[in-house]
Amino acid sequence: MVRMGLKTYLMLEPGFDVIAEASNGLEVIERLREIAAEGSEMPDLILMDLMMPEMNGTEATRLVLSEFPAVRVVMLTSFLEDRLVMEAIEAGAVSYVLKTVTAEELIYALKGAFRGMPVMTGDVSQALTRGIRQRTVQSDSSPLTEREKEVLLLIAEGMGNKEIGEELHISIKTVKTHVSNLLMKCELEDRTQLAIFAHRQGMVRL
Amino acid sequence: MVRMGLKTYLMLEPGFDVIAEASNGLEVIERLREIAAEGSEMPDLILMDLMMPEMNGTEATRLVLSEFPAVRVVMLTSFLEDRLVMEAIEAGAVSYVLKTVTAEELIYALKGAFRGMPVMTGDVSQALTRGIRQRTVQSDSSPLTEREKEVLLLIAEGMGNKEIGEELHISIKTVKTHVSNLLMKCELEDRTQLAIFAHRQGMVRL
DNA sequence: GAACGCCTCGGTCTTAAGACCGAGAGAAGG
DNA sequence: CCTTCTCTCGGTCTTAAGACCGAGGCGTTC
Repeated sequence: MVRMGLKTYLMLEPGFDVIAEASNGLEVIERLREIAAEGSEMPDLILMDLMMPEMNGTEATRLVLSEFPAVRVVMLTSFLEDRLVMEAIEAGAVSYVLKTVTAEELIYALKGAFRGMPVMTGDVSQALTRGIRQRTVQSDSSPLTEREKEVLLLIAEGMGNKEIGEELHISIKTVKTHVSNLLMKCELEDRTQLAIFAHRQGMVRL
Repeated sequence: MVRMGLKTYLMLEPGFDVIAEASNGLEVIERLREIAAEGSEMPDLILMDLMMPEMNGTEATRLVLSEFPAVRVVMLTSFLEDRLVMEAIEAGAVSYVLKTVTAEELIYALKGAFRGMPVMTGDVSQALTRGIRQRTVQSDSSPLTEREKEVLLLIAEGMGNKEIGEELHISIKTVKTHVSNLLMKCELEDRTQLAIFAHRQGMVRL
């Protein structure tokens, strides 16, 4: 729905032309290869939605840029999660734009992206700086291991140490060790803050 | 941006006509009064965004329906929070549609809404049933008091009982009492689950 | 005045949480 | 072979959390 509306709107905007569209990340790659194969003009910009079936926008961006480094990818999405913003930029997106922007702001951001200039609203830049800050504190004390992520997820579900131990088939002592390591690595004080942390990061969905 | 695109798209759809638009809840009321004053034909449907400056979609819906009961309001938004869905339906919205729907699904939902038939995708109906379930368990044990909501918010920020007591200028004992009451009313087991609960409900933003 | 709900606070008690200590097994890499 | 990392587990200890008991002040309502 958003894509259809966006397309019809952009077509009316002078200087813009919509030459292709896709409903998920895999289709994006396919379209680009088709266009490249038939020798047509490649798109200057790709407006990428973050949440897509099959392949999400971040993975798609990474793939697209590895194969077609010349295109500019603008991430367009509804969600403002620190981790998501981080990953999108890391994957190579020029800008990260929320769907709540006005038409004028979008046009401005697209024109900026065409020149390779990131244009970010205040919300996004805040999320980005928060993400970077958390990233650096994480890299200070090494990233989380797989097991620790599992434990963190279960904490974020509201489970106690005993339940987590039963769920993962390990003793309570081991769970406590993981929790202590998580608290140290994330620089937090208790499991409640860990649960909040996980939710803010967008690690938990429903 | 979304509104512009949506407008241009719906104008092209046979059977649909966009007769007005507004950028926030207050403007919606103004437009409707203008239309009513000049004796023009009233809109059949209102596509309402949930997150708007000045006045949000839920309040606007309540106001619109109290003044113009004949119109059908369709809530169109990016956020899927149990509480938000609940409140929107409670305010009188016929349908609650996510912006991730396809153009076809939107048209289908709008045609349904025109006849007063709610059309909901699986995600939304799940959120709604969860919201209703939580609402009923809350009404069983009375709703939360203002003070309890304050404490819950601080718990959801990751604070300990001692910090909360200092923040609210009350003793730790009192905080514990509130926490115990919160756990009983929400039917949860510890403060971590309370924090998760608050976040899922959409009580905490950033 | 009596009843009720809300906020406040106290004591006691049990238990989960977390810190700090050490340590063995196994896999990966120099 | 040795080191390093990860996962595992044990003991001890301190403290925060939460349950359960009671209770006084305060405002509203009947």
